Amino acid sequence: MPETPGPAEPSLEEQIAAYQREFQDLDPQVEQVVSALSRLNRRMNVAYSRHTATLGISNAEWEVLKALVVSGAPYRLGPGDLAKRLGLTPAAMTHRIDRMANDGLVTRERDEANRVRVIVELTVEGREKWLEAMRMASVFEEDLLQDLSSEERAAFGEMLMRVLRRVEETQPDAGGRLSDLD
Amino acid sequence: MPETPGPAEPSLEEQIAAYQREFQDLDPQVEQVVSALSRLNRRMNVAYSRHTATLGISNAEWEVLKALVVSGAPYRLGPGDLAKRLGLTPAAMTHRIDRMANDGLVTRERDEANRVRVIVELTVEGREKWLEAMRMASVFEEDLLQDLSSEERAAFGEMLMRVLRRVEETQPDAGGRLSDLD
DNA sequence: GCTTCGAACTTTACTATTGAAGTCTTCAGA
DNA sequence: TCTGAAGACTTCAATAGTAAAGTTCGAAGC
Repeated sequence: MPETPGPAEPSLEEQIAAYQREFQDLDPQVEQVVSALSRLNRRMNVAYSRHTATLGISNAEWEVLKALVVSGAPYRLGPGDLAKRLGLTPAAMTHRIDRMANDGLVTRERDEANRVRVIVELTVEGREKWLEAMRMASVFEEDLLQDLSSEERAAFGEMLMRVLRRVEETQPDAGGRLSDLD
Repeated sequence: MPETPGPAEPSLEEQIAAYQREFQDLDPQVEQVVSALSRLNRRMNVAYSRHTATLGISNAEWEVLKALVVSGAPYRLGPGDLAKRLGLTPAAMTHRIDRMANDGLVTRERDEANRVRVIVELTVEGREKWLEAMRMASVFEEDLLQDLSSEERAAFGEMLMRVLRRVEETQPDAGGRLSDLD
């Protein structure tokens, strides 16, 4: 039997202990919260990727579908708006829309009222993909919080919102690139 | 004055309301938790990027520094181990190490005891970069949780750990790619 | 009514990551 | 010892992202 199959990812406890060893004035409580947040998010994204992969789309495409659905009927947004919402450059958005239009998830057409603008619209197929992804996600998310009572979920959500508010107040943001959509 | 400066990112409340409108059997409480988690993580990564940028490194490079520091003295790991820990392919790791060795953050040498292996070792400069990044991060993180009392932080961390444990139990993971390190 | 400015998107060049194929080393069996 | 298989990285071709330059259209002055 293999003693250690190779140094895999250290546990959160090990990781925090290592940071404390290397950096004295670290608040272990703060670090535990932050590290758990980050690792949890990573695990969740891996799970979402599995979901979307079974539908033949990528997480990146799912994000675009989500943004369009959230915008509400008639599910239309310009590439620039989409880019802002997803935290991408306009150039990246252009390419992503290329691919998605190619796959029939959205249509792209010029806005005849103002021909500088472009309108990206969700197709029926795109909406159905979103719905299937959403179904899988909601089952997964419900399972995720299974060990928290309803009261705990409420307290958890409330604290998350408080921290989120704090970061949005203190970080002007300036249209941040990076990372995944909610 | 501009009525709306352009549809920016919708607030979490708006977003959740939109999901409920489009997808009836969605638990708003669950969705609030999940969306807040995801958005918070995004904001945090934007902030970390600002920190690392001022040090002249990227978040990607910082992740490698963190993994090496967490491994403890003498701060050595193989490219394969690093790739596992960061959730990257070995190929990506090869390139990342190229760049970092070029920048003097790590050294790369063949393991003379087993010449198939390669040893990546943190340099003094790399360790200092890590330390500076860590200082900035710890200030930011302390500020992030400012609105939570010590009791709340403990409860928050405990719930995060419970959810994390849940996802790690139910998702076999199989060495997930994707996303950022803790 | 030109002309210039700015906005919205696209194009281009470059960088980072992936998956698959390739290389080199070690180890176990014939 | 030779040979074959497996492991650890690297190389290669293709994909997706960024930053900056380029296009095109609309609007505001002169």
